[in-house]
Amino acid sequence: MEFKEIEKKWQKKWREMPELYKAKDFEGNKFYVLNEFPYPSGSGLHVGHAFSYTAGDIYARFKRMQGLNVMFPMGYDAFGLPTENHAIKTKQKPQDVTKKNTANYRAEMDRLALSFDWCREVNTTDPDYYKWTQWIFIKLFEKGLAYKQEMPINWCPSCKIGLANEEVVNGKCERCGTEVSRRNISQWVVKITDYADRLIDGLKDTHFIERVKQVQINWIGKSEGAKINFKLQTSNFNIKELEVFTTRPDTLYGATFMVISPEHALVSQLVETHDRASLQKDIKDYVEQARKKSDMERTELAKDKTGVFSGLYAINPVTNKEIPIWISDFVLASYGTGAIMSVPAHDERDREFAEKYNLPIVPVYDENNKVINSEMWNGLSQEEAIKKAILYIKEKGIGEGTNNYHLRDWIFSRQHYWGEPIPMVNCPVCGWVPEKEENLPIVLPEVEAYEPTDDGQSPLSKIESFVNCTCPKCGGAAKRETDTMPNWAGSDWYFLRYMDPHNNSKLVDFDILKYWGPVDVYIGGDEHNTLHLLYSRFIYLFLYDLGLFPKEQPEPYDMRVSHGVILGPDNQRMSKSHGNVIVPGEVADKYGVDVLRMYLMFMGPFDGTMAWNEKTLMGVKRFIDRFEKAIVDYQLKVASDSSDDVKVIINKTIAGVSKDLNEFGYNTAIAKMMECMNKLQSSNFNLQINDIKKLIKLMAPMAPYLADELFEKYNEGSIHSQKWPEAEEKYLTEDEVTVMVAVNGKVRDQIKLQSSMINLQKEVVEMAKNTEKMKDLLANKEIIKEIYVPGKMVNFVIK
RNA sequence: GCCGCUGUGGUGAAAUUGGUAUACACGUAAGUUUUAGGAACUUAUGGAGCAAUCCGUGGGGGUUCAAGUCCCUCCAGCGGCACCA
Repeated sequence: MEFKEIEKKWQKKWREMPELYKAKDFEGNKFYVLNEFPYPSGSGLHVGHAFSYTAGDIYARFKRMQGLNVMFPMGYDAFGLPTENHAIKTKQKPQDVTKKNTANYRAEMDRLALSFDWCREVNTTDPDYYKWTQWIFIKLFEKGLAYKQEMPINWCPSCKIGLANEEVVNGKCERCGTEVSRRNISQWVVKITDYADRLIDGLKDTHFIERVKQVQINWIGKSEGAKINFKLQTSNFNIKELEVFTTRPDTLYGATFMVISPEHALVSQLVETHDRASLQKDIKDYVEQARKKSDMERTELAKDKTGVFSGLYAINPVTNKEIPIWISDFVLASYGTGAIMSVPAHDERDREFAEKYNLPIVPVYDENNKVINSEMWNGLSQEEAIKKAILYIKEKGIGEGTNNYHLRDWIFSRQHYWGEPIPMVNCPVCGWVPEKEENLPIVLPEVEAYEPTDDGQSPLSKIESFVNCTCPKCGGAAKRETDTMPNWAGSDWYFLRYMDPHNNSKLVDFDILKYWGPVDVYIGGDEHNTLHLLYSRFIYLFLYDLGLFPKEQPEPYDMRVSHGVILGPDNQRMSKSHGNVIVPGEVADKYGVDVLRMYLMFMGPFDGTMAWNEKTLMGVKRFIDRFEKAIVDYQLKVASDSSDDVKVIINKTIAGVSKDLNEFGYNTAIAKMMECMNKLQSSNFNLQINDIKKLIKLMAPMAPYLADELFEKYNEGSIHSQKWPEAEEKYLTEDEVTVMVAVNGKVRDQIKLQSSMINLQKEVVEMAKNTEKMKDLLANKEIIKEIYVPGKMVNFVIK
């Protein structure tokens, strides 16, 4: 049969077996395989999806055949800008666009024979789903982890819309390329920084690959140090002292000036009240300039430091000297306190600044790294001095040891239509009040126009019936929040909902989570190792702290695996503009799904970057054709008995393939199948029924259509519910082993011996010494040493 | 600059605890068959040499009977972060 008929036939049959891929709560040993769910775009599945999902599918099928109760679910992360824009452009409802796209995705995924349990499908745009996304937000608010704040956001003046950081590429709007500016908008912010330490420490409880752990740790960017207060020398301002963060409190004696960022609160007070007119103008100009600079310019101009003297002084708390306060944009308002103590002797940036503006430089370490010029700490090492310094500032009440993080709080508001409404109500009497739980979900109203508004407000703000509501607390007239949530909100916790997708009273049942959690393997792309994975872990930790989850499950994902990237045939990233896009559906049309799947897995190591190569694909196709023909031949002339040689080949293959599949070594697993078939075919063996079945089973996870087609003959039901073959230990070692014989580490000869002999060192060495070749080589030579590695090698060290 | 990763044939890549380097596949060459089509099959294929043999895992050094694998150092490439105090 043609592959197309085979595919059609089995798709139909599988559909008629609803139990085949079903994950059943509480039945046996569970295994949870998770692939990142897709954003259902209009262009359908791309090769990256096919690659990553096939990998997950093989793993799920493999574990299922090994007798585990596998959950392998799929859903859609469907809120977001692309759908909204497409809907606006084509004058459709985003709801309808989503429906169309998800239906298309589903059909394509079925064709790829992905063994998802569709009973557990979730969709982030489904009100029954986002009810719980909103519920999580309310919990965050109740615990003080969500607050509203005026914050500068990225504003695209052309699209007239606020952009998320990830929507800004090189300072420009991702969609239209217009330079992004800053705008202050009142926004919901989530305090992820409260969990910074937990997000680092929790990694210890996981088996993420090291690279992923590192990326997360770097992203959080923890620095240990101290906060220190410097008193201002004047008392003309509300602000009486400057607080700084430093990782080097031990260099306090070398702090000869201070620098504050142009956005610092002290600067605005200065501009208003400064008594020296000329200085005031300089400051105003400088602050104005800094504001105009985009983030990009600020970093591009990083090489050349600029600044202006504030006219103010602070007191160094240990030297009691007056030190000048400068204003410069090399100090970031968003990190630490927006103010630093400058130690030009021991910080490159401070030195650069000091040299440019002729500020004093006082070293506090000598060439042996011992403290100098620091009275009470002189002679100490850096480590000791830091300890002493922290104790000292605490004792004197001028500061304390503390940590700082790169991680910032999470801006949670989007001024778009196509997202989860934030379930908050602004009451003139009560302030911000969360919607009552029984009123959830706050459903996104279907409206005529989705276009963003001129003033940067969500289109929802124009819908009076949505905006006007009553306060859940006092019952008075109030206004609903019209911002929606970011994409991440729905994808933070979807893996929990798969476990219990139809629960109306809870996000997820405790006992069900206890059974299914944590996710055993999470397969995803490197691009999600920071934001998505971090946000998701944060939300899990937060819900865990609410006592909703079992104590023994402090982390949501046990293992994280990064899939690789597939480049176009030209070794470039696939993109429409390069014209190098490979569409998986077209490949499947041409060669069949099994060929596509196996080729994707054979291309290279699972996490590698690989270029599409049609020739290699042909090689895989050849193999699959050869495999099919071979099995059909074997089935026609079944052997009643088979040699140990055959048993050894097959059992070694079983052991090797099982091990490789378990470690995502798909490329080598396939190579082992090829090697096995090469060996069997070159010797013209006939196989027994059981061995034929085993071979088909080994192929089943990778080539599900062909495998079921070949297995149909036996009338035992689908191969995908069969038991994975076990390697028989006695066939894993051959009767005869080859031992290499080397002289001075160079292999010169080999001997064959019965495997029962491998531990008889004396005899083996004697044998090795007395082969024709070795006799020659060792004649008249003095053997200094004889080394025998059982079953592998004999090495003679001679003079 | 900092952190992480990777350097193996013409190409994609394999190599338990250090123990036959280049499995598997592509490409190439010769042959078989003659197929209307992306062909199929067989054999060969790291380099040098007639050969014995020698040389070969980015460069240099080291540990070891033995190094692709461990240590030091340098070089190149990839990814992430980046004026983070």
